Amino acid sequence: MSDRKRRAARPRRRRAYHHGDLRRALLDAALALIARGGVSALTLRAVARRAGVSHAAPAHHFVDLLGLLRALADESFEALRAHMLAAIEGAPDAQSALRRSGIAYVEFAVANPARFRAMFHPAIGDDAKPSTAQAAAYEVLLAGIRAVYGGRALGGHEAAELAFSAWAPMHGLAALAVDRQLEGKGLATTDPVKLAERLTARAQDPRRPSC
Amino acid sequence: MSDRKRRAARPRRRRAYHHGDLRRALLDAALALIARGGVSALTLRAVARRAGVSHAAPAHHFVDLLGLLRALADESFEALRAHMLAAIEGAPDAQSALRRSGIAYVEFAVANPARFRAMFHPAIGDDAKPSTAQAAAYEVLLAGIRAVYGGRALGGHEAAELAFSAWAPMHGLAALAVDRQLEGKGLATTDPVKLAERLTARAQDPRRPSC
DNA sequence: GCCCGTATCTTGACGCTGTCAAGATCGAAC
DNA sequence: GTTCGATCTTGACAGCGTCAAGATACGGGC
Repeated sequence: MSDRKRRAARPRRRRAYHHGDLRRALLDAALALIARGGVSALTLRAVARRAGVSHAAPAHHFVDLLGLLRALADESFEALRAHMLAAIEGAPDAQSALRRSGIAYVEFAVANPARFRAMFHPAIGDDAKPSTAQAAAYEVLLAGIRAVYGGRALGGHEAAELAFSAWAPMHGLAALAVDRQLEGKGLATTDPVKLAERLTARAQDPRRPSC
Repeated sequence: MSDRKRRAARPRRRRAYHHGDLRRALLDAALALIARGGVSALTLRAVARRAGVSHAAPAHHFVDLLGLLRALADESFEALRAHMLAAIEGAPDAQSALRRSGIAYVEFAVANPARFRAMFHPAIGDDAKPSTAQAAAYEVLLAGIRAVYGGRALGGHEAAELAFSAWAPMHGLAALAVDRQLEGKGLATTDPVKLAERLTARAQDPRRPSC
């Protein structure tokens, strides 16, 4: 782990007893596995098979199946953060930047349903403290909120509550979409991104209906 | 299944080769198991042990582990529907009835996190069509929406979209709460029900801030 | 140049799981 | 009273996570 760079620099020799960057290879294998079969297809032994190593090798890098899941969630939170930041780029104002980040949130979930599920997997939530990657992603949202309300001074609690009032609808839409709850409900479109756009549009619209 | 009534009427004999109402006993065992250890603790063998039958007995009632999960989800959707209907009872008007049903939704999720997770488990969502219990619960929401907009004629698509714009925030809040995402985020209160009340209050309030 | 400690990976074993096939037992219908 | 279907048990199999022990490779110290 500390010597990853050293190892990676060395030319890849196949059939090596020492892999070179097995941790990375295992993570890639895990991503491929959950993309194909969902989180329930994530198996230490399957990951090992796919990476071409013995069944106990992954334990040396992730300790546990939970450890692997954690690493996967971490990486996904970083990817989500990057996707949201990219979406914000070039927004005309703070309000639409916040809106774009919300839509990007749903986009990410729909494009990577298994990763999204891994990120909010019960076993992950049971961890004592959220990972730094997770906190960093939340910070993007908080910054967006503060930018919108830039004029007024926001108490910390107030900012957090506003953040959740923006997060909850997008997370709900993403979760419902990922769990296939949009289908067969009489919607004109079941495209979650379109729905996210309309949901956030209504929030921006000064003459919104009511709910 | 078709003869449950007949069986249940017969006095409970212990030590019977035929259990009497094993399906019910297995469901209760399953509920106890997920309440204690989450959905991941749900095991056909553990359920059988808890009900005092052989390890293969559950398969005769639920076919699969997935079948057991489906039955659990179904029962939970019915329980959710009942809880929402009870919350609506005696509401002064349609708008506050809708609001109460949303708060009840979050209440149910927080009170029964494992059941909530079972209801939206990936394997359940992959089913071709939603169960009737699930559809019935959704119908409560739809009826609430139609009552609020009772004056205007609502297109089917329109009603569904309004339903989702009410469902998404509540589902998001419930999911975030159940997955322990409210903690450590700087909120004044991490009580999901209180947050639901404030979120829905803002929606009702004519002079809402913005987002 | 060699050796040794440590990180890395393999092998083998254990108990747990879901699932299947085959057999035993019960209830009821005939 | 017999037979038949529903219900439950027993036994087996492969796959799983995890642990302990051993094999291998790499780099630093000499």
